[in-house]
Amino acid sequence: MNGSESTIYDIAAEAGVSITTVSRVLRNSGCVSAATRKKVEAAIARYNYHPSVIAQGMTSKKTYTLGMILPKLLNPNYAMIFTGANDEARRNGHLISLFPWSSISDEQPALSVANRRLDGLIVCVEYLSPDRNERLQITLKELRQYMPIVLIGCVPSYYDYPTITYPMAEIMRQAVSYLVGLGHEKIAFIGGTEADQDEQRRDVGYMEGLKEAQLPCIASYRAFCDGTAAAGEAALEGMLSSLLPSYWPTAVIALNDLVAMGCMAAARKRGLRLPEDLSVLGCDNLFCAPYLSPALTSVNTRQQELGAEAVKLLLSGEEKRVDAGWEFVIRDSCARFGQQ
Amino acid sequence: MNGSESTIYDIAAEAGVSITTVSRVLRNSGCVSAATRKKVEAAIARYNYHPSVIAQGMTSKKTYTLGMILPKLLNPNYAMIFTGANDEARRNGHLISLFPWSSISDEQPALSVANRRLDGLIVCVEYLSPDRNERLQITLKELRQYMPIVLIGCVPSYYDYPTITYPMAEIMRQAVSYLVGLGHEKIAFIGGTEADQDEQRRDVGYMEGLKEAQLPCIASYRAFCDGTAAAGEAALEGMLSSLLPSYWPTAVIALNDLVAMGCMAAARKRGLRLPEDLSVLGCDNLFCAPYLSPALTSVNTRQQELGAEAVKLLLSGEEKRVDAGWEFVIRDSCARFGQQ
DNA sequence: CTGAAAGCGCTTACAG
DNA sequence: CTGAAAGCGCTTACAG
Repeated sequence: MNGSESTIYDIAAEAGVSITTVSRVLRNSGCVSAATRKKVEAAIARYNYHPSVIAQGMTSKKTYTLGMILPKLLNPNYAMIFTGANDEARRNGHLISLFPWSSISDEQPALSVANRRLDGLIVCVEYLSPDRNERLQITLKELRQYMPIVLIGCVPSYYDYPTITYPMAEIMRQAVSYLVGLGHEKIAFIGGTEADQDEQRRDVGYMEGLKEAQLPCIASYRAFCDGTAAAGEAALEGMLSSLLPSYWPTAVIALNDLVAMGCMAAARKRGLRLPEDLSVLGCDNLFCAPYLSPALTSVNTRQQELGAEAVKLLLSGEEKRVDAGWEFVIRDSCARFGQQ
Repeated sequence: MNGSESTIYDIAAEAGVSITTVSRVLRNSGCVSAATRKKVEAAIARYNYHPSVIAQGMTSKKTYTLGMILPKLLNPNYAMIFTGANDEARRNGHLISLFPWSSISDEQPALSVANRRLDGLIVCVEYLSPDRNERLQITLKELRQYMPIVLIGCVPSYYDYPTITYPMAEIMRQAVSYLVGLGHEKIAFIGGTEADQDEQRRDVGYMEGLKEAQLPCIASYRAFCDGTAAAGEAALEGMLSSLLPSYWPTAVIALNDLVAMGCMAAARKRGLRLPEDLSVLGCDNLFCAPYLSPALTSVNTRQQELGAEAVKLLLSGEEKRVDAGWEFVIRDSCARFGQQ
C-alpha cells in the first residue's frame, strides 16, 4: 500500500482502536494489552505506515534536525567534520542540514535559520578577522535565542558557548620546535588571518616556538592567505620574490594542507628541491597528503571525532568547553636541514 | 524580544487583527489594506517573529527539505555534487539533508527516509554491482511511493527515473583514443565493479576504444577496486606483480583521481618514472589533481553543476534524462610513450 | 488498558 | 478588506 498517504487515523480505523492507542504502540509508551498491540502492529505493517516526524514535531516542539554552518564543504577538512557530525546525529535520530556561511554573515542572519526551528546549531569557526569576529558575535547572540549552539574551532575564550576546540597555538609551538630540532632556523609561517582575534591563534604559537628556540621573529617570514591552495602558492611566491635567495626560509608551516600544497608548487617553480631546500608542514592531514611528493607531514586533528563530539555536546545540553585530541603525522616533507 | 517563543497568535494580538490577516501579510496573499499591513509588519518586527516552517508544512504538506543519498562525502567528488545541490536548494528555499548510503541498503530502507516527509530525494548512484543493483531497484520503488526521486550517475536505461547522467562509456572510449594517440599500446584500466550492470559502464567504453585502435583487450590489464586510493594502489600493484616487466602497461586509466593517486604510488614503489614509464589518467578532477607530481590529467565532470541540475530537475517535476557536460583536463601525467 | 478532547502553529475555504 | 472555523497528523493530560 502507498505509505505516503496513510495517517494515524487510517491505522486506528484498520485496527479498530482510537488514535490514542495507535500513538501509544508507536511510542511504546503507556500500557497496551498484548492483543491490542498486535492488532495495531499488524495494521501498521499492512499500510506500511510511518508516522510523520513533522506532525510529531508539532506537539513535541522538536524537529529532530540540527543545523551546521561551515566555511566551505569543499575543503575535505570540513567534509570530515560534517561526516562525523552527520553520522553521530543519525545515531540519535537527528538529521543535519547544512547552512552556508553566508547565512550567518547576512543582513538577516537569523531569518533563514530560525524559521526552520532547528533543535540546535553547530557553527564551525575559522579565520576570525576582526570584523568577522564582531559580526559573528552578534549573529550568534541572536540565534542563541532560538536554539542551543555549539562551536567548533579556536574561538576566543570570551565566546561564551559550549565549544569543541583544539590547542592550535600549542600545536604550532610544537611544530616550530620540531623544525628547529631538524636544524631549521629560517622558519616561515603562512596563516589565515593577520589579525585573528584569538589568543589561541596559530601565529601566537609560532612566535612562542621561535622565542623558545631563541630565534628572531622576522616579519617577512609571516604571510597570510585565505586557506586555498592558490592563495598558499601566491603567499609563498610573494615571500620568495621579496627576499634575496640567501634569506629564503628553509621551512614553512602552512595553515592547512591546501596551503601546503600551494607552497610546494611555488617552491618547485622556483627550482627548490623538496624537502632538501624547503621543508613544508601542513595541517588537517587530508586524504591526499600521503600522495603528494614528497608525502606531506601534517597534523591530524581528528575531524570526524570533532564533528561527532560537537553533536554529542549539543544534544547533551552541557555547557563545557572540550579540548580535542590531535597528533603530528610525520611523513617526508620535513627534512633535516643541511643534510643532502 | 525572544523570537523563539512568538507565534502567529502573539502577532495577531499585538497588531489587533486576526491570525488570518497575519497569515495573509506573511504570505503576501489576498488583499490587506495598507494600514493593516503596516500594523502587522510592525508587530512582526517588534517580536522578531519568524513563522514556523514546520507548522506551515503541516498544512501545505511540504517540508521544504530534500534528501540526498551519496556513497560517501569524504570523496571530494561527492562533496562537490552535494555543494552544488545544496546551494541550488537554498536558492529555492529548500534544505538538504544527507542520508548515508546504508539507509538505502538497510533492511528497512524507507523507514528512516520516509518518515521525514521529504519533498524529494536525490540518489547518487555508483558502482552498481549486481546485488547492489537489485537492492537499489527495490528500495527506489518503495521510496518513490513517498516522494519524487532524481538519480545522478550512470544508471542503466531501464531505470525509469528522472536522471542526470554522463556518458562514461564515451569518456573512456575517448580516453583510450587519447592514450593511443600518445603512442600507447598497453593500456590498463582500473574500474569500480567488474560486473557493473550498466551498458554505459566505463569498461565498455574502454574496450570499445581498444577495438577502434585494433588493440587486443587483455584480461590482465583490467582490474577493479572500491574507488579508494589504497585500493587503487593495491590494484595496480597486483597487476604489476602478476606480469613480467616487459608486459607492464605503459598507461593506466583509473576509475577516479583517488585510484589514480594510488596507482602513482604503486608505480613509484616499483621504480617506474612518471609519466615516462607510466601514464596515468584520472577522473573527477579533484582539487589536488594539479598538485600531484606529475600533475594529474583528469576528467572534469562538473560536479557542482551536476548537483544543481539534479535539484532543478527534482523541483521541476520533469521526467527527463539529461546528459551532463564534461571535458578532459590535460596536465602532465600522460606522456607520449617512447619519448624520453 | 482505552478513548474523547484539546492543542501544537499554521493555512485555507467560506462568510460577511 | 477581514475574521471564525475547520483541518493538517500527531501527543498528552484527563476520564473512565
